[in-house]
Amino acid sequence: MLKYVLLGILAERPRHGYDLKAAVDAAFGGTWPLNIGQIYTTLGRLDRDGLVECEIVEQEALPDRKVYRLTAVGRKELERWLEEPTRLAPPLHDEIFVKVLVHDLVLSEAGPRVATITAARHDLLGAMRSLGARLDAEPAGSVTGLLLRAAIDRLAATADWLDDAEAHRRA
Amino acid sequence: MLKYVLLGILAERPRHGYDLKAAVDAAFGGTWPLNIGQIYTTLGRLDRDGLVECEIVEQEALPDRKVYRLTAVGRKELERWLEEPTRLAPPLHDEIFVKVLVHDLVLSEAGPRVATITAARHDLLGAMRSLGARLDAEPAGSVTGLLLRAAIDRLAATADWLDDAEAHRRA
DNA sequence: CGACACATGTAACACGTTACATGATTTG
DNA sequence: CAAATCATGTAACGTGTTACATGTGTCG
Repeated sequence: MLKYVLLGILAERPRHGYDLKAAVDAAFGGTWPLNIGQIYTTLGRLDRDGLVECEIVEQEALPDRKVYRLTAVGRKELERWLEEPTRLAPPLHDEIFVKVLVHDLVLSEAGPRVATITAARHDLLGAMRSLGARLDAEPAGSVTGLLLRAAIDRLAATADWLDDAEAHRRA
Repeated sequence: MLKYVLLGILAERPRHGYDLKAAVDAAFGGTWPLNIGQIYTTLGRLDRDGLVECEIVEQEALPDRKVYRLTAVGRKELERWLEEPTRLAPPLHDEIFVKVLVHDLVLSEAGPRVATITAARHDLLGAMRSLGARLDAEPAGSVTGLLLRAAIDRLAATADWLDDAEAHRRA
């Protein structure tokens, strides 16, 4: 997945790893927590597969940069992915959903003892506020803003669902 | 993740691989598309790590079953996971979100040519109907039903978001 | 006879993720 | 002086995912 994000960013213009990280952060509004190391591993795999190529740009003092750009193959692969039909309805792999469900499975034999799950619910408010702040900082009409709104809506939906789950548990 | 699902199901009672697959399908209402092979690989890793152990049950004619059960370590690990605080606000890794965003990045240089993305939108209706049918078949008040409702709501939210994205694109 | 349920697995790879290693420059 | 920013990477591991191989029993 990150693979295509990098290809997409590189389609705009060549960049080096450190720079790519900043671009990803900007594009996703900080929504995608990303260890810089992962950029380099992914970039290495893209290079290995011939989707990108790099040129070393020397700098005085600071370490050399390796500036990556798309190859023809890489551009083609990006196009292919963009036009490929997307699997909607991806499974609900979010840890919280799975945890509530598994919790229910285990409960049937272990007796009530929940609460720890919904304890974290408090964090939701904080997360929503911080995303809201980021959204405010975003220029109106940017796709990043669109994404931030989706993230916020999803958090709200998750909160509602946790309420349902809590109600269900009490029943 | 699947790891904990299996541990959760095995907490109820011992089962063999084929049976586990059926249990996962039931618990997730078919929401988690699962290759049977993955059950066996995961089970193998759990066994390797001492979280489960198995006993071979011979059968006449049909191949022998390997019935797995939780070990004490496995039960402890399951408890630990259930009580561990859950990371809410997982990143929006859904392919469709990423694709729309990347599409926008590429557009800025390649000119308009979208539509393929939203083409798949039609499938949403089908998916929602099929999930709805599954939900109807589910006994009221089951956690699986709760999960199915979440899945449906998420699909609806995605559909709305795609409308927003389409509107944004035209703007 | 063909399809499907039953039942098991392996090999191979892709991808995510992190902990670690290295080192210079700038800024408070 | 300490911390942050700039800049690169590797080793290792966990997990997801699939394609393939193997074979019997049952039902239409």
